[in-house]
Amino acid sequence: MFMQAEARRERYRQETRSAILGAAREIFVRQGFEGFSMRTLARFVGYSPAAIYLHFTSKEELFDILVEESFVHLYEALGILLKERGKDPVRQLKRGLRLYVEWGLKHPSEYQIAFIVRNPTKKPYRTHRAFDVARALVKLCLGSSKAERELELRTQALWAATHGITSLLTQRPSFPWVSKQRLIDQVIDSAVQGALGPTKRPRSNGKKLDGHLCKRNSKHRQKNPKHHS
Amino acid sequence: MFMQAEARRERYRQETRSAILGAAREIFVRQGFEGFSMRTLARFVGYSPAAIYLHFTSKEELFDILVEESFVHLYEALGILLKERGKDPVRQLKRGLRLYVEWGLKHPSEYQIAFIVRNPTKKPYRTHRAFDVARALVKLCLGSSKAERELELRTQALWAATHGITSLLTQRPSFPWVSKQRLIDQVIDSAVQGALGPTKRPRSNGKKLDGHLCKRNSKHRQKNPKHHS
DNA sequence: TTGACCACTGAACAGCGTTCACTACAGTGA
DNA sequence: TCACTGTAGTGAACGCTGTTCAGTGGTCAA
Repeated sequence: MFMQAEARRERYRQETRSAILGAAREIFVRQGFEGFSMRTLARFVGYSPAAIYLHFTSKEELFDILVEESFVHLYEALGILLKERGKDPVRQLKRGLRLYVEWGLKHPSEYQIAFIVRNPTKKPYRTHRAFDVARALVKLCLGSSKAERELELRTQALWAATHGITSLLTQRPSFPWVSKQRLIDQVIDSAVQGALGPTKRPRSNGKKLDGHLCKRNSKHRQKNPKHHS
Repeated sequence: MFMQAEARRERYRQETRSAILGAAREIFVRQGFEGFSMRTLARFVGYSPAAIYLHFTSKEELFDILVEESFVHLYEALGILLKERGKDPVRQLKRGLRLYVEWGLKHPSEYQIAFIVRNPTKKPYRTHRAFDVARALVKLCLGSSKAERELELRTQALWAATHGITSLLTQRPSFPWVSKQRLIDQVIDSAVQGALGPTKRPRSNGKKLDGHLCKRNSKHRQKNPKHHS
């Protein structure tokens, strides 16, 4: 008779909380990111706008939870990939990247929020888990011969290309794409081939570089390169 | 004494118009896309909010003009590239793509609006001019041997990868990028190499395909490929 | 029965994009 | 010089947004 009431209250709280989240997701899917507002959400679940704030501190927090929830499935799908050891790692890497793109196409609003709309100063979503899987797969492909920094560079480049096609396909569905699937393949194949290719030296500033990565590289850009190799 | 007044009025109109545009651009650069509002703009130029609407029909139209204006410089820079005939076309293509990325990094707010924030149902910006340059450069690299469709596919893939790195670098400047310049090079080099490489067949559905492009490809995706080559 | 706790609400605040009736003024023709 | 016209610009409003907060009604323990 003592904890029972509290437990019931807590259960009820969780229920309304997830009801709100569910409604938010539905509005989200139907109306897109732009068509979403705290007030329409409140109307949808039959509460006053203020009631939402008993469960979520802000619209932003609600978005975060929604997006993180959606990301979980991506992690899981990618995680399975990583565990299938026997297979060709290059094939696995490509499969992983395709999974990523397809996930983005399936959850355009979440993808938009996670990578695009969100204020970049805020803490990023836990995309790094997916990124970790990608890095691990790249390492599997390249062996341990490459330096960590080189591995990181290649993984980031892979991500960039994959994000590019995902972003364009979700944001501009009406563009006259030649063939979405062929395009995805083309982008991924090129990126993977490039990522697994030979190490290139940073573009020269006209001065000889030693074998290490050029630390000045990101600051001093060549403006008028005089000497080409 | 007749046209003079009207001409003066018109000149004055143009002046305030471009003053508003200038102020908008400044707010834009300083506060970013999110920090911009018609009311702050009005305050900035010393007018009432309503006055802005004597020159621009909506916030959206104002954005459009701003973005188009910014794009002009990109067109021009790319156009010059195309006219420099004697040079190595592959080198020119890479230079063009780098110009694109650098333009995006220099105008992050405009890039954000053009490719990201904007409602995709609305008419797109005249990015296609830049896209045309890219296609022409790809054609120059590949010769006339390839089919138009194949050319288009490769150009779109190039764009996707280049957009990807531009988008990520502008939207997530605080991500621990290994080296922005090396990364840009890596993405562009991979994408160009892939774009200029041999034609690949669309991934098989397990059935034999003839030599033509698979038209069913974009609709029927393989879910559980049984036969691997 | 009293008192504490709780989910929830109505009203408000400040800001947004946009509209519209209105004013003040410059230029024109008589 | 005076009345008329066209126009740049305004103030106030509308309906929307995210968010806050004092207040209300109900459930439960003592």
